[in-house]
Amino acid sequence: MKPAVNMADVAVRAGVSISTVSRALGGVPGVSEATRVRIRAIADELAYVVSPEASHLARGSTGRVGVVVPAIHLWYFSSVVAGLEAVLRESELDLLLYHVGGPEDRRRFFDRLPARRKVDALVVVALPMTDEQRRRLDELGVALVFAGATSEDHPWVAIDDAAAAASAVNHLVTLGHERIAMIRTVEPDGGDWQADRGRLAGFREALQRGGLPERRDFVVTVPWGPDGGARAMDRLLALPDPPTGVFAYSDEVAIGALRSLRRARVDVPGAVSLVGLDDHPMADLTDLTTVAQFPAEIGRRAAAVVLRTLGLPVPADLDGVGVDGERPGTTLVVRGTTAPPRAAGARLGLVPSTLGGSS
Amino acid sequence: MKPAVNMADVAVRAGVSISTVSRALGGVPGVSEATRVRIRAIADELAYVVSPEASHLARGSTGRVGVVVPAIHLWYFSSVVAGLEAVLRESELDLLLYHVGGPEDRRRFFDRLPARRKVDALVVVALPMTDEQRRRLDELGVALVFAGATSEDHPWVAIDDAAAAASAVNHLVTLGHERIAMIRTVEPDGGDWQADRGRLAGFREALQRGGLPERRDFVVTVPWGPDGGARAMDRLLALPDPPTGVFAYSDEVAIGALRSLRRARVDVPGAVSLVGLDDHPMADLTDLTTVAQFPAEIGRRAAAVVLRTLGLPVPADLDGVGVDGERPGTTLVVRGTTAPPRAAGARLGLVPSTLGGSS
DNA sequence: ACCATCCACGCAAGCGTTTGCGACGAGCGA
DNA sequence: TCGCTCGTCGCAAACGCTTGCGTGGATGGT
Repeated sequence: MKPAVNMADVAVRAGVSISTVSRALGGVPGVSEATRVRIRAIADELAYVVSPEASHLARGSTGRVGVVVPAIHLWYFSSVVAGLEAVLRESELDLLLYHVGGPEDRRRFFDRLPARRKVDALVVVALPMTDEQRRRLDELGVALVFAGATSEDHPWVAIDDAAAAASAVNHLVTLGHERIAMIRTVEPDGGDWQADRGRLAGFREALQRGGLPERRDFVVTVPWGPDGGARAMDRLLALPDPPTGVFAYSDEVAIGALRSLRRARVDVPGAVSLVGLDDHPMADLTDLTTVAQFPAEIGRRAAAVVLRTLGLPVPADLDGVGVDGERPGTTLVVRGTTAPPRAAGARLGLVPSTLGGSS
Repeated sequence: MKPAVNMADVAVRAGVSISTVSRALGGVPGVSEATRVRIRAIADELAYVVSPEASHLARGSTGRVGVVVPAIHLWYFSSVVAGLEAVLRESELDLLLYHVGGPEDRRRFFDRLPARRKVDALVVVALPMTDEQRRRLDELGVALVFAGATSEDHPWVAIDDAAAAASAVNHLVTLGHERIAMIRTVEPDGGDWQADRGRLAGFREALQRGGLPERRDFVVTVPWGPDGGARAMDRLLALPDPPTGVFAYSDEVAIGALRSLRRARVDVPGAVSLVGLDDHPMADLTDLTTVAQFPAEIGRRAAAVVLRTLGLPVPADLDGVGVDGERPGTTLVVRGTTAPPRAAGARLGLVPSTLGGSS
């Protein structure tokens, strides 16, 4: 089964020593160009590839980088991973994927540190962590890079959540909305979701700048996801004086909210304007106004930081990516779910029943 | 930085030889229980973990399985990967992710076989391949498992695309539709997308069983994705006698089609019924009738097959998963986009507001 | 034509584990 | 009490590659 052809075979075939083969194939100086070419040819012919295990053992590095995500199948994370993979692959680095979901997973992960000795660097994507866990990561003895979250003592790549949220909310303010709510999300099992804190801060900041009061009942917190968004919107609609503008933590939450609005036959954006954050593909499809972020780009930049940290060459188009903190931009995408509020005094407007979209 | 504590350190500390430490930690017989416990304690105390590189070098296996996907960030693939990761992790196997996108990527992948010597097994997820490429994979010298596609000479896990499609189309037939179309998808760069062929076959089969003629203009082929779906539906609507029932290759295509229908103000399901395939989260949100498949489960089973092939213990809940060909089931999920066609003779029904063909 | 340089290359010592085999002591039966 | 069998453990040889150091030959200068 296994080809079982190793460097020695190539060496014999080429009539040189193993060292020379190693140097020739490894691109290390100390071999004449002629020999190098010849050896390469023979290696090709024999379909030989160096054993990474042996090579890494001798060299001391693994050629792999670990990526830790709290969920694999969600748009944001899978996009970050895609971005990472693309640039890591160009640098011949392999990507080891770790899914660390709930708190139980996290406990296990930080307890056993399964990535130990298996990777040269670890990219941690938006994983809620305690300070102690952060410290524990240092014991991995590998380069650490955070994506989708900031860090004090490690390089990171993350959008400015506060600014992104503020730009969403400010859009509503500018349209003339005065009763603006936010749908927050929490991890059901209580992890510290950094992005949520930042977006809440941005929401508040935008309200303040707009000279609007902050109402406690206009901040509802639900579990992440469309269902959460739907429930949150139900709660908001049940208020005696519902908001006319709503900012949702993310598009997937917003879309749930949209479903509630449709079911309640509330006119969007006539009676209620809705803004999300992400620019999830679904946002385009549902004509949702949102603040776009670009997770694939976050992944690419995080990978660039990894390369730089490891002292590897960084692809030209990613050059100049900082090491201490990268802030990819976000942009407001205005679509059909936002509009100026109804004339003052108007309350919830109902849609003529036929036009109710789905259900 | 690096702890640099190896087996020798543990051995010294325990006053035994390296061999004994290896055996104790590796769970190999030949060490008294007392020594084993003592060594384990010391290893823990020293926060020692065996070097995978060295271990694998000596042992001959890598403890890793490669996963090749044509796209990382799409729902189907990321879900399969999630399923794979979950069970592989339980078995202490690491998951190496390879993205092989367009034909250029494929050429490179099969040419260089980057996974060579790096994994014990390779799971190939729905990757279009030529026969020669399939053969080339054998040269990897590792266990091969296909997911989301069948294979003649390797274990595989895949739904019965024909049956799934047939159940979707049959649903339309049963509702009384007689003019039924299908939206197919092709890879723009011409890869052999096995699922598409299967679903087309299922479509035809169901028509035949229903005694319905097959019309060439009722099979439109577009690039995968919502945009493709939208364009396909535009083409269908432009026909002199449009179909009353449409089966889309997948939910994401169907959702694009739905957008076209809405824009053209065609009543759904009044004038046109639409069925997708996948049960993508978006399907629920858009109230789309569909045939559900469960990619995470496909991933789990594929992982089980890997384990079995590798001679590793298979988790109890995945026991009994066959080795030669696994067919996870699919189920029809009826939602709001399908209904009986209008009374005979009725043509395209327009939603009250505006007239208009395709937008 | 001679000597100093430099370049190509080979030697061998690791890198950290696993594992077959041999050795040694303890426990047992006779 | 003596020998024999088991069970525990150590020795040393791989596993396949990298790399510092040393050597021989070709090269250049004079």
